[in-house]
Amino acid sequence: MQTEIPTKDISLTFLKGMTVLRAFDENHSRLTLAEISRLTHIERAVVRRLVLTLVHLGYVRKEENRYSLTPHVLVLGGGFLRGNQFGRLVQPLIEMCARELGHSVGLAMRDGSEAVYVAQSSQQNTRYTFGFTVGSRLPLLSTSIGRMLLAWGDSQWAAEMIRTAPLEPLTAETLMDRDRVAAAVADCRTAGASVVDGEFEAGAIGIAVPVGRLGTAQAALGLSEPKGDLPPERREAVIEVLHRYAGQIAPVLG
Amino acid sequence: MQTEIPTKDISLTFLKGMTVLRAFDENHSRLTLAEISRLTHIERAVVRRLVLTLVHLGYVRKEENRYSLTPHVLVLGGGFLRGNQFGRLVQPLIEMCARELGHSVGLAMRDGSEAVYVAQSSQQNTRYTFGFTVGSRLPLLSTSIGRMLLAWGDSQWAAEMIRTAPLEPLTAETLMDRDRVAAAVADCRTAGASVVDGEFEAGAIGIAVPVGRLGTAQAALGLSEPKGDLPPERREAVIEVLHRYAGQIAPVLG
DNA sequence: ATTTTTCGGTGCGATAATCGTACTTACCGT
DNA sequence: ACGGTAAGTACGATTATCGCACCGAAAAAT
Repeated sequence: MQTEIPTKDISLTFLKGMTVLRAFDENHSRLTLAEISRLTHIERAVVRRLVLTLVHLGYVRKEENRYSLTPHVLVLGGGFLRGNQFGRLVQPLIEMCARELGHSVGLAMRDGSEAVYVAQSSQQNTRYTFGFTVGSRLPLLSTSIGRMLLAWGDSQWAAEMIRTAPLEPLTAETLMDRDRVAAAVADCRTAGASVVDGEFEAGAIGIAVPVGRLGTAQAALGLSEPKGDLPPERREAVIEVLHRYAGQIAPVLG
Repeated sequence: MQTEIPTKDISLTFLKGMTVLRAFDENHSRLTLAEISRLTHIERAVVRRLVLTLVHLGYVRKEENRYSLTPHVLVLGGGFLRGNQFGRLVQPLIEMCARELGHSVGLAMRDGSEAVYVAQSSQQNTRYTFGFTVGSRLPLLSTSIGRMLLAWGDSQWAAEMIRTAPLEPLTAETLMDRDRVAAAVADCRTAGASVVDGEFEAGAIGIAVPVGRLGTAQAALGLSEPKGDLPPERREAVIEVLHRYAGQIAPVLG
């Protein structure tokens, strides 16, 4: 806690509380107080108070001596989703798009140095599922949606992200040279679409298009399927459909 | 703030911070500091610090002098969804169920004195959409899903909820007598399914079935459609399909 | 144009909430 | 029985937090 954050404008206790809440993720869904303390580097006695506060508010449940999130945490995201008319306006468009394509499609927005899924629609004939949900995070540099966000978003931010965003060798094919990533992003910008082959998940192809105007786009619409389901000759048609729906989604997001 | 909460086990600052975060909902998506202060009954100077903390963490964005949620809040719910294998196991089942029925279906769990949507799948031929999203909340007493949760959940909790949960005249047909609600819940228990006609949204019928074992169920699977799309003779078939999928979802939720 | 209201930001002293340490109890597996 | 780990408790020190009051700016009303 020796990082100098001005206590004037920031509430340290609240900061720690949110850190505790974030300690619960896919790999850590059932935690003891001591585990949370280790994960967050916050004093155990303090963690206890913060967790009990979360229990009091209904965000966390205690079972035995482990704690886990309750569905109540979804309410927090619900404020965002309904405030932006996702349920009423965006979701139906995504559904129609998925139906027309016969593939699962997802809508993601930039979130710091990553992208986050904000809406998603599955199709039953999807061969295998990646397990993405609303709230899933994607790397900006190694996914089609991420690169599209970079290509169509604020260019200064994009340059910054290409320089600093997390970059891990997720597969053997992941582009690990940031200059080459920059080139790929530039290609996306000229093409108006992004195709990424096996860099995020081996054997999977991602296709994404921008949602919004060049230079200010905050979202991207895309899909991800096993290579065999997206042969090269199909991709143009897929992109065309995605573009059409992206055009309808853009005005809703403002 | 004169409600006596033991400061021993509860962090008041964190409590207030979460209250501020919750101030953003569908009706209040863009708020000024003063508005938040009024909504939460928290000192404006304090609200400012808490909101700035949220901005610092990326959950809230400032534009002009209004604040609004960012997609980052979805990450909080993502921890719950992926921790419980929703993306991989539950969502596909819901999709298949929706596909088989030709109706939008949703899965909800109990959350205090309400129910909260945890998964949802639309179908394009849905006549009109209710605008529900993951994180949407439903009253326990006036919806089919809510009553099913009461009927199949812990009976002591159910009795308590029937006595105290919010009860508002959402439509002209909403049952406003808690005793009659109790009777309706009892009917749901004997029937193993819940059908609610126009009590939540005028002209809409809700059908729900339990997910889990009698007495301990935490979730319910259901759908809601305009009356014309669910004529009485169809309902038995719908319930049968819902039951079948509920049986598959139950073991996943543990 | 002038007044009134509303809002955001700042400073500071008082207070009470928060923190951290240490001790105790309990549980588990060896 | 014994180490290891975890939860709960107590309490004194400190410091983060609170609340108020003030200021300037902007907006709304007159």
